[in-house]
Amino acid sequence: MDVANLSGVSKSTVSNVIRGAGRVSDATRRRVLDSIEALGYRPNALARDLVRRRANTVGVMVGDLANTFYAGLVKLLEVEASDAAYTTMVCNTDGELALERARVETLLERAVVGVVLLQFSGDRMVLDALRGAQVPAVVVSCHDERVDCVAVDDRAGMSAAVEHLYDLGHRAIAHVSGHLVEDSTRAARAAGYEAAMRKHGLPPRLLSADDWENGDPGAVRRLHELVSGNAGLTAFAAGNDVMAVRLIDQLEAGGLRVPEDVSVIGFDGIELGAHSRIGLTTISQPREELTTRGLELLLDRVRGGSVAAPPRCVTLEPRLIVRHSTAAPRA
Amino acid sequence: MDVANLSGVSKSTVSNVIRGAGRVSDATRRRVLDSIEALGYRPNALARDLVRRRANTVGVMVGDLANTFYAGLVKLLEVEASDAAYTTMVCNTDGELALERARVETLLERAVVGVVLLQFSGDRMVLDALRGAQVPAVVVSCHDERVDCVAVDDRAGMSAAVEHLYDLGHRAIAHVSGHLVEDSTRAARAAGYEAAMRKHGLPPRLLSADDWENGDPGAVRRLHELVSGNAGLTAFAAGNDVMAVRLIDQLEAGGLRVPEDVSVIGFDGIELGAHSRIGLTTISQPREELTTRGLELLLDRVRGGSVAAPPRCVTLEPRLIVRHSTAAPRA
DNA sequence: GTGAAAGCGCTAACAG
DNA sequence: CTGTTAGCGCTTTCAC
Repeated sequence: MDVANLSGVSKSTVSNVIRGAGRVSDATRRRVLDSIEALGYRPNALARDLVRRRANTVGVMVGDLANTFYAGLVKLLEVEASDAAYTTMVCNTDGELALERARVETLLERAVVGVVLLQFSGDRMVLDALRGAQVPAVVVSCHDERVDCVAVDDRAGMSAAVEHLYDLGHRAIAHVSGHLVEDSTRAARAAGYEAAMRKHGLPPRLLSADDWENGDPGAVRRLHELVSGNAGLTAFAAGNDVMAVRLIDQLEAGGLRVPEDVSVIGFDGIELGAHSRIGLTTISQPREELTTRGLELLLDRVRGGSVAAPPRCVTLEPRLIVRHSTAAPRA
Repeated sequence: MDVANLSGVSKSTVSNVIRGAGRVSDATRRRVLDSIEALGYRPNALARDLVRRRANTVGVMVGDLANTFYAGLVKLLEVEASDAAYTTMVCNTDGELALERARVETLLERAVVGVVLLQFSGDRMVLDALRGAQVPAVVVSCHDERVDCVAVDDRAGMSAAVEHLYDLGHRAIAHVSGHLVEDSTRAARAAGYEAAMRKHGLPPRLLSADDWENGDPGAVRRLHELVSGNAGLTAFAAGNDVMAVRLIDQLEAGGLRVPEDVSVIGFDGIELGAHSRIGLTTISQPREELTTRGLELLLDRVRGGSVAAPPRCVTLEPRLIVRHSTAAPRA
């Protein structure tokens, strides 16, 4: 350590002033600080982390960073983690299990202190790997009883969406979901939809968006058929905002107008939904609260070393935002 | 190393099989691999990186991860870097110089092999720090002669935007920019706008979007005034798509219709622009080519160790995508 | 208040 | 083909 020589002290003293640990006389500290400045010395985080046996980095696993809802969460996480003196390592899984496993492995090799799972597949091996390495994890924005998690009450949220539609006078309401929504979340939202439909004695109709997401040319026609044909659908409760927005696209491509001919409601509350041209009615999630509480749970375990304590679960309430993609059905 | 004991070989042999280096007999390799499997051994990347004196991680600096254009770039970078066996460390700078400097410092302490700068401020200190640490950098999506960079020809792109408007019959065309566009890019696009206007002998009009971005209640009125008042603007060439989309919002909030009353063209080619409700005419950037070429330049230096070689610059051509936010001005 | 010594878990020559 | 030997740059007791 060159700084040590220049300031005429030992490595340990330099280390002490850098870490603000131990007692160092003001005079010595000054000298060391000056040497650091003069030499443009930059501590080596790799060496520090090796001896500490952990990098102060938190891993963030996200299914699709291109989904603006998740990009927003990642950004918040990066900022908040950084405020807590942690760096962030973002991994995109593209919703593929193999990638998810590989990325977790990478994070573990790098000795992250903890990992935040956005859009977690629920895979057991991933959880076991984490637990085996004593690395705490928190699932944010979807539920999992095996780990700490903070999420919105998806079930209640989707029920509220249906109630909103019902109150408007809709009876033939379909639920649209697909691979864009992570499994457990999809199930919870579907359950919320079905419960609300059942409550009103209405038959549930579940649709998958995957065909038109893939650009299937017949999709537009089939969608139109669903509305104008025997099914006579008058409203769609989509699994998330991205799907809702694309659904509107497809519907209008088929000559249907939203909300005049058919209503659409989303879930998440992405910014774009607020655009006047879109005006998406939606069930909004409190993003900042999700990330703040999530990081809180994680860092709590990191600092407390209580990796083994039973999982805690924070459930937040989503909020209905009425805009102009929903209206009373035509007479 | 426990794996060494179990398989009855030395640490180095284990290291050799893991790295696939040196010659190891098949029998030995088998045994080692089995032990690794049995013990659930996971190599410690921190230790490896320490002795190699570099983490095989590339740093990515981004101004605003919530901007879908950049989120898309980051995702592509993460995937491509990962394919090349590098992990990614994403840093959000919020466009603040102090944060940018601090984040680069962090990346340097972690001994990243290189850094990709999206939305680079152009700050000299940042560049010096990088150069001083012998860490190569590449600027992606904006220009900087001091570093490797790959970007679209912003000047030509914006000129093309103006030409498109001109061909449609517009003469009173304003350029709208603001803090959402990073400095050097903003300058290049503004220059392209001015050049095209001058070419046709038209007076340039530069507007800042910052007032209505901040939710200034008077902005809508002022905007309306610009169109219906003496200025008589009939078209806006926005600095990027996000601004264009918000501009449409503001315009319509003031009772103006796009494109009937006024035309708007964007820049970037974000996905949302393709939505039928938005239909934004824009100058599109080839995202995948930006990231692929950018990473190529970076890894080239990383592998070649040619940190000092003169900067290379790749300029890509943007492409006009005509949708329905532009039309001929009213008679 | 400060220093000496012993590693963290791995790689990279260099011997054998 | 495999083992031995030095560290990488830092933290952390434990003496002084």
